[in-house]
Amino acid sequence: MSTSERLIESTRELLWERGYVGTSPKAILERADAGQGSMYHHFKGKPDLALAAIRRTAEELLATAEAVLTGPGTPYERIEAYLRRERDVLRGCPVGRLTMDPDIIASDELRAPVDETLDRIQELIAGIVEEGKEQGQFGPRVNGEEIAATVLATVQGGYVLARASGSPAAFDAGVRGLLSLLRS
Amino acid sequence: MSTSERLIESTRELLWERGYVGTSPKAILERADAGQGSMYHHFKGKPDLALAAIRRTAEELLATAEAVLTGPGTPYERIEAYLRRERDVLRGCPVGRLTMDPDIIASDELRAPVDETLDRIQELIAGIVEEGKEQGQFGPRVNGEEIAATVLATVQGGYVLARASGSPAAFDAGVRGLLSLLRS
DNA sequence: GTCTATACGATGATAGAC
DNA sequence: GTCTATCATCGTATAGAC
Repeated sequence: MSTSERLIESTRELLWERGYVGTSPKAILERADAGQGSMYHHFKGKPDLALAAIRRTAEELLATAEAVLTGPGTPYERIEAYLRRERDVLRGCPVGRLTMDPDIIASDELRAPVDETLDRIQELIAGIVEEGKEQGQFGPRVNGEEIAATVLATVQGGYVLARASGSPAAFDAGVRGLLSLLRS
Repeated sequence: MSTSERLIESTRELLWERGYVGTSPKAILERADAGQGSMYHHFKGKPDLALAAIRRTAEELLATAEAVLTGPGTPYERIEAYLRRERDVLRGCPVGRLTMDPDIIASDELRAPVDETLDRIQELIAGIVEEGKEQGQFGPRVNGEEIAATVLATVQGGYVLARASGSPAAFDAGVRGLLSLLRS
């Protein structure tokens, strides 16, 4: 792997583990086994490197979500597959966690990939819910966009509950609760 | 207000705005208009002061939630009141946001108030759901603890979606979606 | 492309005067 | 109780040699 690649990958890991504010160039360089000069040769600085890392993480997350949501099965089954897909729950969402970072929120450029990714997933889910409505699988009075927001929020909030308690149980409980409501 | 009080209040504000990692003693002292000596006289250091601040914020949040959840109305209405209660959505949850802070999660002492608060609110909601089941307001097949986790997760995740998009709209959409499911 | 040297403010804390 | 040194280390970046 090239030095530039190692820098991006190390940054992705650290952003996931410690967030933007908690990630220093020094820590990135150590993990990537690179020197100061390399980083400032390939990137303009910490924000520039972080942007590259965030973009890649966002793309990867969207691809994973798309794969599950556009897979086989009824609308309910596809949403269930999304909710139950394998996750490293205690690590949290590598994209969603960035929204708690003040420096990310303060920068439109750094926030953009986060916003776009979550928005795109929400649209996908909304479409699936509308599909399910037409098929009579969901009640006619539910709103696709709203349910999509609920589904996404349950996942993002599930990470919060799990990390608070130090156990994935709360995440799973939230998902089961939502699925029980979607079924009834 | 005493110096010690000002230190705690300033820390609470900064923890909410910037998290634990993003909050420096210097920033606290400036906001509290206090000197270095004062802080280290009243508290053992940054973690000790943060613990005092987090405990107070956690207590306050629990009191607010309890007030709404034990208020008047049917079970559904009380959960609706909790979900729709006035919030400064874009600021996020002062307690939940701490779960994204690596140093909070790494310390059982700092994490404890966060865990206990969310857990207590979840128990309250779970009891209300069970009450609603007995009254036939909710289907007999829903589980109180699971629905409580879903409610809490929708709120916590709603903050994430709102901050990602820079608008409270997604939070409100998630809440409306959940309420529509609870009604049907 | 990568390395070392250098810079300067911030971080988190201690010591001792008042 | 509060203030002002003082400290070692970290954070972020630039300059210039190789």
